[in-house]
Amino acid sequence: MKTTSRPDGDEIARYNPREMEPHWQKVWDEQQTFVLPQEDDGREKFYVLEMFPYPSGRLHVGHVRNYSMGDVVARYHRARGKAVLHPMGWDAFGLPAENAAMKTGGHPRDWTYANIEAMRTQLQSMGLTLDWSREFATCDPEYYAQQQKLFLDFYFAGLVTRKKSKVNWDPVDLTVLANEQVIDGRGWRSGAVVETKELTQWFFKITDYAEDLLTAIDTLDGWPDKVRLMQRNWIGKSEGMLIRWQLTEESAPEGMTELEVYTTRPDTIFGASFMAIAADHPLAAAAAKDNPELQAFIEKCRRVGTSAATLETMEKEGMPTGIHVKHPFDPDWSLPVYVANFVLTEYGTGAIFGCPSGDQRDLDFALKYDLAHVAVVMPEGEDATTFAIKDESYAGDGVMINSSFLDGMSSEDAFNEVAERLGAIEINGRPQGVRQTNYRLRDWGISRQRYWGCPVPIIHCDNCGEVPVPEADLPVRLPDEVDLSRPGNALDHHPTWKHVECPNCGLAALRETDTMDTFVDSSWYFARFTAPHASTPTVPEVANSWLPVDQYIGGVEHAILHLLYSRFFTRAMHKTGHLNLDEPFKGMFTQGMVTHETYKDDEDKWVAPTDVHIEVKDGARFATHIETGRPITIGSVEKMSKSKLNGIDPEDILKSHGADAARWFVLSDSPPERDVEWTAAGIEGANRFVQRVWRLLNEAKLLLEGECSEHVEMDEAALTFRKIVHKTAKSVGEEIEGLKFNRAIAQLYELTNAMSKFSADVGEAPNSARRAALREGVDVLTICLSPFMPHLSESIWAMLGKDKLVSDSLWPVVNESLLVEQSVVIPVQVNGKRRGEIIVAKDAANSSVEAEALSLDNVARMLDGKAPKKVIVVPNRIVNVVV
RNA sequence: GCGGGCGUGGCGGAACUGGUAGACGCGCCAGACUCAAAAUCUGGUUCUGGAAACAGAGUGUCGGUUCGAUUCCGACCGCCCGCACCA
Repeated sequence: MKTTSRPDGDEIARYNPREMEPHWQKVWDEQQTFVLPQEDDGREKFYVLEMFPYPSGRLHVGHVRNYSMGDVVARYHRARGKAVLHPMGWDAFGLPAENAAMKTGGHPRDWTYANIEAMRTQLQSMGLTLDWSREFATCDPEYYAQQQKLFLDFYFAGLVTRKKSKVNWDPVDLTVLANEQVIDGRGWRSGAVVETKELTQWFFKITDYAEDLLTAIDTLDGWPDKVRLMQRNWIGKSEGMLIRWQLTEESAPEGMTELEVYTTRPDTIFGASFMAIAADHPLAAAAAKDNPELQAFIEKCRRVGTSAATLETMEKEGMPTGIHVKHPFDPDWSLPVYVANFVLTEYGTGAIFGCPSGDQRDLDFALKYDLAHVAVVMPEGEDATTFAIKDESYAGDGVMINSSFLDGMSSEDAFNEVAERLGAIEINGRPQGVRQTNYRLRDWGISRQRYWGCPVPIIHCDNCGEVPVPEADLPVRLPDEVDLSRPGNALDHHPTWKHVECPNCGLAALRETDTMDTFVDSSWYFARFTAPHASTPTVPEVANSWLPVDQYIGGVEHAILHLLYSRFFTRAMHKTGHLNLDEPFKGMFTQGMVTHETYKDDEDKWVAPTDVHIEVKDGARFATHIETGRPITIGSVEKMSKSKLNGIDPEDILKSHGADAARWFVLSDSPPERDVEWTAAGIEGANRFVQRVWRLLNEAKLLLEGECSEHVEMDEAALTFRKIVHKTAKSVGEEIEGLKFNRAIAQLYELTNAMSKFSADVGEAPNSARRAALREGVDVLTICLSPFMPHLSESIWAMLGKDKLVSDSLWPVVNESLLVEQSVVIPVQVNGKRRGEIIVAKDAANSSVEAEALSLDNVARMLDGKAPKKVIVVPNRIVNVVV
């Protein structure tokens, strides 16, 4: 059937998103469609949140994907009759604003707010269901004032502490560097060799909650397993022992008598061959006093930086200190103490005993420095007389060997035996060894020596010490005038800002010049959205009525830190009376990245996709530069990045193809948790579908002019179509609830295909039963499409003559009786290989199914007259004949 | 280094709790419409052999469990992400 023109000969006008999308956005805005009523109207509440963006100034395709997902969820739950909270704000403090200000001479605030304006406009053009009346930026004084209140409440609750920690220090720019700003051991801007420096810093005592944060992970069943596992590993609980090793008298530096180590494997104590301490361990400093060579080595270790990844991937090196320790179970056995660059100061005691046979790193170290490596744990089933460790360690459990009184025990028994014996030995008035539970998790250092962040509301007074800023004096505002051109901390060298009177004694005092980590800002914004303009951090009864967030969506890169900090913050806010729950996010979803092909020209320089022309010849793709016509090499598909120029600007897409096509495309094909590759063909395909649906439903409308009957069952074609319609309504809803957007979209394609065919049937024989089925299908398709393509759906809804918005319409009611099938198609296998299929009544008796299967020509031929060895019948599923 | 993930046609992917591998989309091929093209519509499309019926192979590699494995187990290979001051 021809479907491109109307019966009266007029072409159906193409759908024009450039015209219709702004129109519907205006209608939603005017009708305040997505603004939540102030009063609780009794509807079930649902809180959808996407991680708020950093206002870089331009929307990224990753944002488009993230917010499209959230919006589908939000629109779906609205259609389910719920009151949906779907807010948006800006994670607006942070380094890029300062960097931009330094580069251009402007002010971080101006740069940030201008970016927010630009990005809000871009976001609004996506047609999201956001309630903009709740918008805020974390750099708004109204927001950070509340954050300072929270800081002080945490302070009074004993959740804040001040202690020393190490930072990367740039001696030229006089600034602390982030790990990503340290490139090959040098500062990114100055190029100076980076030093490790100790600073006194503010910390939140997240370790107080280590055990609770760990055990509560079990309750987070709306989170991806991989995120839960990553959090568990990050907290890193281990059961081990603290063991104190006595220094030999002749080697001990003055005033020192012992070395305390933490180990999770006390059972391997007889396999110890050396002790390793971190470069800044006190014993290392003492040993280096008269040892310039060791001093130089310690210096070298200090220059590596603070990044764990760097520390652990670099060449493992050590140097003997000349100090020796005595083995606890053999006074004649002494072991050398090394300074080693792979021992982390901040974990355990900053010292370990090396057991080369049980740890690959220790073994590599022992082989390098020619130290002993005796096997002490043997896997079950090996022979003790021949088992040895050569260049591969064995870290598993097993049977103890070469271990004196532990020989023959299991690792677990040996652990207990050592714990018991060392617990019974007293040195310096304390047991030599005690059991200790350790966590890898460290306290959260929140101090930043930067201007563009939330000031820590503390005053330092020579008389009174640390004085919290009184609540009446909050917020501690950032000074408007700032000189970022000088090296160092701009707040610290501001001429007046830090000089204040002590609120306690009135004498001259100094403000804290540290500002807070931007992770603090993002650790409670989800709670603030529930009462964004309140004069307290939260309005507890309102916050408690909305929280936890029902569905949180964001990048997997935040799977550990941001989520863990938010979980801590929620507990701390519970303790200080701002909330009455512990877990902020009931449902969590981590989306994949958006990737794109990379291109390089004949000079090996990166080329942006917009400058590349691609042609297909004989199935192969060739690329040339649009301007120069020179050849381009098509490279691998990678995460969009500035350096590789393979990013796509969503604004171009939104302007050319429209928001609906962009939303549809980023959600089709790839499962949302996986990476999606942006392709020109993909967005064009989405665009075609927009046009196809518009055309199809316009034609359908013409077919619907006439009488409709409710007696759809009278007509075979109508009934078949109705079944598909109801099946789609049901499964699209289920797929959205499970966040399987790609599968929902596949279902919608199938319904569209079915409707094309059925429209032809209606055109040929337009009886009233068919018209009724088509009318129902048209409504269902439009509503089911509306979470994905809201503008198009509104346009169709209006074209159909509906009197309200599709955004205010309810999800179709599924007629379950239409979903029950009377017969099933069952594949028949012979020896696990499909040889045919049979159609049988649903829930038919196994014996009749078996008989039916065996009578198939194909099966009979394979049997060759013999009886089958076995026939497996899985009801309604499969038959397998074993020959 | 440690931790986490991923691997299925030409491409993106689907396959619920171990039960028809390749839904749906893109691309490609053929046909219809057209003077022609675009757009649109219809049909086909895992690979090999065959006109077809059909047969064989097939979910990164090797091995195991099972009547039956993309799915479970073991070993390996490749790619990607996080590692505490980027957000």
